[in-house]
Amino acid sequence: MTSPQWLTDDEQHAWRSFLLVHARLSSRMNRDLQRSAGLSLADYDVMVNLADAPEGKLRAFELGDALQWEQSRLSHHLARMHRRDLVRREHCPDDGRGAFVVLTDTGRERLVAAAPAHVASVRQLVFDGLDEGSLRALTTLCDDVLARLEDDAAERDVAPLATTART
Amino acid sequence: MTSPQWLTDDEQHAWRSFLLVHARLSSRMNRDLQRSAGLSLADYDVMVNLADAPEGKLRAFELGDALQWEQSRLSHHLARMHRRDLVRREHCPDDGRGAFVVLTDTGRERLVAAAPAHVASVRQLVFDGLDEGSLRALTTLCDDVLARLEDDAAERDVAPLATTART
DNA sequence: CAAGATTGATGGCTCAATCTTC
DNA sequence: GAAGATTGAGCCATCAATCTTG
Repeated sequence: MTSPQWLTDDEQHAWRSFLLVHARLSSRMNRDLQRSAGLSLADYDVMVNLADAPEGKLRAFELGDALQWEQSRLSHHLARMHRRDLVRREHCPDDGRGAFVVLTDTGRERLVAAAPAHVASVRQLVFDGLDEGSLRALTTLCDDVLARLEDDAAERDVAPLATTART
Repeated sequence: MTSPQWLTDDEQHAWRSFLLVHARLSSRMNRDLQRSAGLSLADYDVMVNLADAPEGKLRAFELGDALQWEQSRLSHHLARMHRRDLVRREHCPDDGRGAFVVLTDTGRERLVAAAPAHVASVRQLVFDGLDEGSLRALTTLCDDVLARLEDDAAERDVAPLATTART
């Protein structure tokens, strides 16, 4: 190995499997969705969030929060989806800065057509082979790592200030 | 919900957490590596594989197999890394079609400089908070899904032939 | 023809800069 | 000045087409 204190063999195996399973799953689902419905996974996620919204529309920043996307990424993506007539922008009367994002009729049709096969595929590849315990283990594990990421990010933001405060 | 037979709440939670933890981890590590060493995760993986190879060089297709990358992706990426003087292409005497990929001295230095912080970060964020059982559970789970992906892909390749053979 | 590899086009992501409205 | 959002540049991934050698 190249690095000083690398991972144990078991840890390395786990890490590689984790990265590989994500790469494989997302590339497989992207390809399937693309072929069957002409949508990317990202398109699909945007549309599901809009379809689930009360009026079928959301403020851009709400959509961004739900997807956990940066503003810029969302804006670029919506521009591309707009060109394909999947979503529409609507003026927001309450806030001159803001904009609503709305699913077009075409968009809704495409989503409805795409959903069953996609859900079936997630079911079959991931969850059908998972017992109750594994499901809980996976959730706990992911949420723990997410919590550690949050803590770490928070620490970075506060540390410089705290240091100056202490000196 | 939009779709006919969606996932249970627990499954949905697990699925979202899984996707989110990957997105967060890889974006975090990409940013850290980029800032501290001017490397992407992809660069890093390429270089680790080369550094671990017997002579510090690999045939392009061997590298592609190790990384599980498409030919085209690898070729584009190596072209970009070549421009930054991280890798070099070497003629292969045995096979006129083929090419060796070699880590440059610069490349090796950059890798050695980047590795400790990166490994520490994976350790701290992922594995330090993981007990033996969770580690095994994660590995098993990922490998199971990977096996299902393989089976499914194999089935698709064979099915059309089998169908024609049966008719 | 198959295997190894490259190329060009297109869509997608990130970063920094910008614009408008609060 | 901060929040909501957009833009342009540059890097990355995928697909289809291509080229060369076995």
